[in-house]
This record gives sequence, C-alpha cells and structure tokens, in this order.
Amino acid sequence: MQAFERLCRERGVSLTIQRRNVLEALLDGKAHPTADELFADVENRIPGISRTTVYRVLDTLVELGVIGKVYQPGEAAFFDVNTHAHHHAACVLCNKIVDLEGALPNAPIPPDLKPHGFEITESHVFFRGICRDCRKKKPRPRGTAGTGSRCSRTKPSRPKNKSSSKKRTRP
Amino acid sequence: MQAFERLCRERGVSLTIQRRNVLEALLDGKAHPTADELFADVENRIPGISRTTVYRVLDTLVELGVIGKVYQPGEAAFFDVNTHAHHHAACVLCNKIVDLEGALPNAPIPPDLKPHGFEITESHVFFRGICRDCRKKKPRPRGTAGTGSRCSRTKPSRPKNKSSSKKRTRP
DNA sequence: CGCCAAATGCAATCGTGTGTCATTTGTGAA
DNA sequence: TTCACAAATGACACACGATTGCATTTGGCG
Repeated sequence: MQAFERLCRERGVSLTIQRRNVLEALLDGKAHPTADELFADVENRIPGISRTTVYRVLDTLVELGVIGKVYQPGEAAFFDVNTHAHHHAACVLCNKIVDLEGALPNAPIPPDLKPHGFEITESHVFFRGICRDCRKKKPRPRGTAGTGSRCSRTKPSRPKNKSSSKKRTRP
Repeated sequence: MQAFERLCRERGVSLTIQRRNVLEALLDGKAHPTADELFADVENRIPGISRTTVYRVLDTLVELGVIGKVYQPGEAAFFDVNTHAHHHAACVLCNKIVDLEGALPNAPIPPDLKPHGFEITESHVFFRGICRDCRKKKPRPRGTAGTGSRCSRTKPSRPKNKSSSKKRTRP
C-alpha cells in the first residue's frame, strides 16, 4: 500500500481517495472479484462513487502493474492482487475461482516461441470444471433446482434504467 | 458438407437453408470469423436472415461438433471449422488470428489434472502478440496512425437503433 | 491560496449476446 | 402429394459488461 503510494508519485499518478479505496477493497476483500463486485464493496467505503470510476481505477491499477486482470471465457473479467504468473480455474457450478499456483505439471506458456514468425506477448490460460465442494455435494441433482447449500451466486444486476422521468436529453 | 447433412439426419436436426448457408459461409469465408462477421457474410446469401438465427445456428453447429467456438480474452468469440485440438494467437495490431497447430513444444493442457480436487472439463488457451507482417512493417510508427497497408479491421457494427426520432424512453 | 491538468460523476451508448413469442418451415406419415 | 406438428426462424426487447463524451471536482504544485 505504501508501495502503491510510492509508485503513484513516481509515475505522476494522482493519489485519489477512490484509488486508495479500490485498492483497499482489493486487498482485504474476496480473492478474485469482478469489477462489479468491487464496485459494490467500494460503495460501502465511498457511498457516492461511480461505477465508471471503479472501472477506470481498475484499468489504472492494471497499467501500474499493481493488479492483474483475468478474462474469463463468457463471463466478466476479474482482478487479482497476486500478480505473479499463475493460472485459474472456475467452477461451472458455483463460480468459485481457484488459483493454480505452479500446480501444472508441464509449462503451459511458451513465452518467446515464434511460430509463424509470431512474437507472443501475452498468454491466457483458463480452465473450467467442478470444484471439490460441488463434486461432493451434487451427485446428480436432476430437475430440482438445488435449493440450499452454499455454492450460490446471485446477481443483483445494476440499478437499471430507473427512468427518473427526467427528460435529461442533451441538446 | 454431405457429412453435415448426414449428421443432421442422424441427430434429427432439420436441414434448413439457414444452416446450410451458415456452414457454407464458414467453409469458404475467412478463416476465423466472429458471429457478426458471419452474419454479414450470410446476409449476402440469404438477404433477410436474422442475427439471432445466425447466433443460434452457430450454437447448433458447435453442439453437433461441426465447428469449434473459441473465446478470445477481451474480444468476441470466433468460430473455427478446424475442430481438431489446436490453439490460437491473435495479433494485437491487426487482429489476425493464426493457428498454432502442434507448434507448442510442451503440452499446454493438463486434461485431467485435479489440483485442489478440481475436475477440469474445459481448457482455454490463447495467445496474443505481434504477427510477422506487423513486426516487419511497423518498426516504430509513433504518432502516425499507420495509414496504408493491409492489417486493418473495420467494424461496421450493427444497424444501430435507427431511432426514428422517437423520444427513446421506455414507458 | 489559486491554478490546472488529471480524475471523477453521470448518462448515454456500445458490443456481444440471450429470451420471448408469433410465424414459418422441414419432415415424416397418411 | 398433402397434412400436421414440432422445430426453427424472425423480430425485437432486454441483459450485462464495459466504454465514451462532457461537465464538474479535486489532487498536487507553485
């Protein structure tokens, strides 16, 4: 965190409360939050903060190299304070993300291989599957919409249109 | 193509002109088209076809195992008639996609590795970098928005709202 | 303090799809 | 060949993640 403040000064990046709080939320919140999860968290710290700002702050943090951004196949990207190279796997049932720290037997990334004269600069490796918990608890649910038990994720979705009857059209 | 017709009959899937044409577009169009690029292509073959249909047909073809769907990190997914296992790399400058057919020295996918009791069912491996052409022609463009030369991609985007001066508010 | 580029807030918009439902069409049986 | 019906399609709205344009605020500096 002081490292972050130092880095900002070095790079001439303003130290705003928004940036501080987003980083704090990343540091003491859940492990692999999406932008929206972070937004929800940061809202508690800075009540009026804008979603856009959270997205932009996250971009900035990624650019600074403070955090990593991980793209999931169909889903929202998530962020990771662990910036050293590792891969992830997501559970298709509960969406939990697990780190694959050095758990891969053979190096998945050929870093400077140049097939077809192609110079690779980024590698994205991502797995999906079923986590241990879900494998244990759901032998074959079948039809029943698996009510109880954790392994849930609800999407509150965003405030919507809210259509405030304010014509608000810009000339 | 006859193989496709056979497969459809086997699986009880109707042989519609839409499906035929989407597959044809895939077979003789560009190598790694996105859904929208295919839609644009198929529109020339079946003028009134719906975007929704193209998306659904593509899903169907993937389910039939006729084509593969590849998720790019931040971008739109693309489709691939080459269904045998291989990976891809996208050029960050021109967006061209190249196949990495067996070019990887060490197996990138640990198919049934169970780290943390996790059972992996899907693997996504994707690279980004700079293709040979772009490496040759852009030593350091600097400011100039690299005008000529192939290595371009324009996004016509979809027909838009077309909003006929309607106030655009939902009741 | 006061300045000003940088950062933020806000609403609109975009891109990539998915859901709903009425209509059309392939397909197998008569 | 015609018929009936499930399957597929078309039209359109909506979902969701994310971005953009522009006015306003603010951090950092002299």
